[in-house]
Amino acid sequence: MPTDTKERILDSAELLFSSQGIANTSLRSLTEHAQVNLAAVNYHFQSKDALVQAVLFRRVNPINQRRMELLTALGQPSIGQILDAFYRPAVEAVLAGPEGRAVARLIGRLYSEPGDLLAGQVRALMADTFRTFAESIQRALPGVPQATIIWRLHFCIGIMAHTFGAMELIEGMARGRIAYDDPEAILRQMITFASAGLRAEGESTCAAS
Amino acid sequence: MPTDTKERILDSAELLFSSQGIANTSLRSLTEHAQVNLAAVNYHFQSKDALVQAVLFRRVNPINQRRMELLTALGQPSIGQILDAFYRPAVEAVLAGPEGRAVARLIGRLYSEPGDLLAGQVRALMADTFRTFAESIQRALPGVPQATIIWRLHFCIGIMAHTFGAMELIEGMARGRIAYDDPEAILRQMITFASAGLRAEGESTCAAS
DNA sequence: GTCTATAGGGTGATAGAC
DNA sequence: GTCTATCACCCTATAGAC
Repeated sequence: MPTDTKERILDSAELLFSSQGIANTSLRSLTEHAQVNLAAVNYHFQSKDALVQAVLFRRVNPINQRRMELLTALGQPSIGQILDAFYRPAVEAVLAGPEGRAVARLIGRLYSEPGDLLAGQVRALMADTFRTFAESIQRALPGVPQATIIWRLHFCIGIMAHTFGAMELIEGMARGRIAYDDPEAILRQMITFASAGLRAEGESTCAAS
Repeated sequence: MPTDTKERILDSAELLFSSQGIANTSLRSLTEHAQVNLAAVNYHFQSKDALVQAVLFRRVNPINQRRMELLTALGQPSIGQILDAFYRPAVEAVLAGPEGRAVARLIGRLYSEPGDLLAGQVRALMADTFRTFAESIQRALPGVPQATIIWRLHFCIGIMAHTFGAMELIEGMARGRIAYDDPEAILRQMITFASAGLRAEGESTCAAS
């Protein structure tokens, strides 16, 4: 339960933006949901765009910081360890509390949200993390061309973004055969798949690791 | 250059929905772009929601039909062949003509667009294709549990959705080191990565295919 | 810091002439 | 089939009282 106005606005914005989309969420419905006055949004944040940015930063910055901590704590990491450092902070943020689903959708839609304004923000938000992890993977896989590393790291991000952004669709299509109730199991599925993908040989035959 | 009103509306809707988002695109800006009268949208389609559905179906149904054709043409397909049948029709739709980017973003955002209305449509649109490909992969990988197959097929979709939905972001972050100018090369990257991921062993060690 | 009130404009949908 | 005109409503942002 949030206490002050600013936090209540952020929490409601996160929930509504992620479930209905940003453009579909009016400041009126937002302030009604947060039980604050309409003008409070424009007082605490300057505009709706700035509010979007604040919602994003609050969740994604700590995740990226944790990713860096985990990665630098490893000396000469394996591919599996690098992926664990990348995925785990995000999966755990999704775990934490009942607002997890909203955070998941927020992260899941981060990369493909339309609009030039947001695209620039996301790029700035992710650039450092992306570069650091790309370099780490390159060191672990010295034989793989740089362009291939870049494509494959984007594929790893795509796996996560889709797992987080299409939860309802995935659950619905699975008809109970898979579920989101065990985050550690999902993490394991993601790492196993992405790990093999990153280490793939060009002609998709199997070689010694 | 489209000739009749209905097609002009669909083309403009595809372009604007995919570049600005659905909620952010007003029927007024749409009809202005299409050079048709505002009332024409409600005459040819009944509502904005129905227009969204029409835009989706026009592009995705032929792709899914082609996927089925390619898959059934293969007898006992390998994982690489199954993935080619799944990815190629979508990648080639992105290739065809200058509207390719709009189609790509449309497909890329399909799975994570907010709103219950759309989610149900997407599920209905993809259910048959998903089930058929899941069964085909299961036959090619008899030792892998069903739940794992389902997760991994979703990961394969995530790879494609992110590659199509985050083009600007990916190009921007790559700073020229990768590009979208060679669709066959992208297809190869996707298939190589996803193929290794699908065939991964639980403990991410390497086994004979 | 938080409120009310309102400015100024955009929205999807439709009725009815041609 | 295509137009104009319009309805009824929602939107963000801000000025100014408390």
